[in-house]
Amino acid sequence: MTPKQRAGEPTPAKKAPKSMPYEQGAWAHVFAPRAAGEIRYWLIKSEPDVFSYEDLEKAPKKTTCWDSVRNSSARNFMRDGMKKGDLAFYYHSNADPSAIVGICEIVREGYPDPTSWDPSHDYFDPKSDPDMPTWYMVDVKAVKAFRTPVPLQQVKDDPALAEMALVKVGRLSVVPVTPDEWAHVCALGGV
DNA sequence: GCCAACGTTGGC
DNA sequence: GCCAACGTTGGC
Repeated sequence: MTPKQRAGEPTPAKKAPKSMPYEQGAWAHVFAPRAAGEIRYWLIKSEPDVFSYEDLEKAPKKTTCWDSVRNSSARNFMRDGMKKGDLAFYYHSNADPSAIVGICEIVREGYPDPTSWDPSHDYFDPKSDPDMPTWYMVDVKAVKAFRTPVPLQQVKDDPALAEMALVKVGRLSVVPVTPDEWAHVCALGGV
């Protein structure tokens, strides 16, 4: 399934839904067709106590599957937005301080998350069926740690980053990053 | 630990 | 379809 394509602006006659999924509103463009060779940018969050950027660097092939995401907007970004070769910031949430700490690459595109139909798993979802999976994941590989982590406060204080989805939408664990934001944050991080 | 900002659920 | 109750994320 692909996300509904939104041709142009919402019809004025139709009242906008109370809560429009992010992927159909301001960030619909991240699902649009790409120019040849175009790379898109993302940000993924993980609590360092659970799985840190260092853990990713130490993992076999520096790669892991990004499983257990149980939010439909985050799922759609992974399933329908991310393509192999895309890059993502690695963000430590619930950390001291919470910060963007490194870069990883999408090395496998969206595929069903088997933890969702494993009854012994913490994030088991009885409504997810292997024949019609509800939840998807991607594989990510560590590329480069920031020389200087960029704390959330620094992002919030920087006018160039005021529109980052990270600050505009607090609780979403997978969000898009614009090319300008990407370049700016990379410079701050010393990479 | 508190709570704001959501998303989801379920009664009606 | 509405909306109140509840659950989750994650900053502080």
